[in-house]
Amino acid sequence: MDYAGRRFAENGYHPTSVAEIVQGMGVGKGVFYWYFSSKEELFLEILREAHHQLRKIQQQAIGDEPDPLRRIELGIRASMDWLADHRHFFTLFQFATSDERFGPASRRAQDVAVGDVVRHVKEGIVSGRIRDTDPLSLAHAILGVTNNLARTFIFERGDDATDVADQAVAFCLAGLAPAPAPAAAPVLQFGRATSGISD
Amino acid sequence: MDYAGRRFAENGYHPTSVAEIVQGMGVGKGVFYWYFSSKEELFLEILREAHHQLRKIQQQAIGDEPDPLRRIELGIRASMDWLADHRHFFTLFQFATSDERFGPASRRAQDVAVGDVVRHVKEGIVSGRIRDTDPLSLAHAILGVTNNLARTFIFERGDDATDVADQAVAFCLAGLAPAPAPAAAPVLQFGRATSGISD
DNA sequence: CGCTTCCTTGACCGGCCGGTCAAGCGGTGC
DNA sequence: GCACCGCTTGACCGGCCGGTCAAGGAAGCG
Repeated sequence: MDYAGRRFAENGYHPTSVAEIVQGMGVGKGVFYWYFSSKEELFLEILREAHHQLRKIQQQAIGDEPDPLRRIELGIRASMDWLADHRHFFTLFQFATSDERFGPASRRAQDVAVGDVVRHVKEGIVSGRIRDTDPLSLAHAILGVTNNLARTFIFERGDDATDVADQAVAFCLAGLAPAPAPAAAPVLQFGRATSGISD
Repeated sequence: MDYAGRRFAENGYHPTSVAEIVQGMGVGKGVFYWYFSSKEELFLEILREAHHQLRKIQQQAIGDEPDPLRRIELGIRASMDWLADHRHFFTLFQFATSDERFGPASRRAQDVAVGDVVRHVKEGIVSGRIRDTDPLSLAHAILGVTNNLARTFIFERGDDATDVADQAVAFCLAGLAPAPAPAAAPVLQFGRATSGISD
C-alpha cells in the first residue's frame, strides 16, 4: 500500500495501472483483488490513512496546551514537519480534491481539520485574543496559508519545514489579531505567546 | 470551447470524452481535430484563456492605484468577483494543478500571479507598511488565503463574493501588518520593522 | 495420500477512448 | 457543367486498462 501510494503520487492516479502496481510489487493481479475490491478502494484507503496520520500528529503536538493561539501554532508546525517528511502526499491530496470520486472524502477530511481549528479560534475570540469575526472564515484562512506555503516551499522547492512554518505562523497569528489591539501589540515572538495578561 | 470548459468542469477531464464534447455541440469529431490538435491542447487553451482573463480583470481593478496595500485589496476583491462569476473554473484549476501534463502551465500561471503580488508587497515593505519578511512568502500566503476562502465559500457554498472578500482582505492586511494597527501605520519605524522588545 | 481451504497466478475479456481517414458536401471560379 | 478546395462527417482502429476466473500450488488434517 505504501508502494502503491508512492506510485500514485509520482505517476498520477489514472496513468498508474493496477497491472503496474502489482508487477512492481512482484505479485499477481489476483492477490490485489483479493485484498482490495477495486483500484478506487485502494486509493481511498491510502487517503484515509494519510489523513488519519496527519491529524494524529497534530493532536500529539498540541497535547494539552492551554493557550489556543499556541495550539494553532503547534498544529501548523506539526503539519509542516509531517508534510516535509511525506511530500508525496501533496500530489495525492491535490488529485483527490480535484477528482469527482475522491472529492467527498477529501472534503470530509478538510472539514474535520477545519473543525479542529475552529475550536481554538472560538476560544481565542472568547478570551479577546482573536478578532471577533466568523471563526469558520478564520480557520479556512489559516488552512489556506498553511497549505499554500507548504505546497510551494516544502513540496515544490524543498525548503526547510521550520522556516516555512515560521512564516506561516507569523502571518496567521498577525491575521488573527484584533484590529485595534490595546494590549497585545508588541509580542509577536514565535517561540512563546503572550501568557494571557491582556484581560 | 466554452461548452467544453463547462463539460470538463462538471464532469472531469478524463471522464469527458472527445466524442461526448462534439456530440454535445452537434458536430462531428473531424471538426474538432480540424481546430485542435488534441484533447490536451483544447484543455490548455481553455486554461490559458481563463488565467489570462483573471489577470486582466485584476489589472483593470487595480488601475493606477498608488497605495500598494490598497492594490492588494483591489486584486483580492476583483478575483473573488470574477471567481464567483466563473465558478466552474475552480474544478479546472484544481485538476490542472494536480495533473502531470497541466501542472507546469498551472504553476507558471501561479508564478505570474505571485510576481504581481510580490511587487506590491515589496513596495509596502519599503514604505514600512508591511512587515519586513520574505515577500515571496507573504505573496504566497495571500494567494493561499484568497484561493482557499474562494474555493470553500464561493465555490462550495455559493456565498456572496463581497462578504468573502471582506474576510480575506481583513485577514491578509492584518497578516501583512508590521506589528500594530493594520490600517493606520505611521512612519514611526525606520530601519527594522519590529519596534521595542524585538529581542 | 486424498481432500479441503486458502491464497496466488496471469491470460483474457469487454469496453472505452483518443485519434485517423476515406468519403462527402457545398460554395466559388471558370 | 465541372473542377477545386476548405470544411465536415462518423465509422473505424489500435491500444490500454480495470476487473474476472479457471487453473494451480501449498499448508493443514485425517
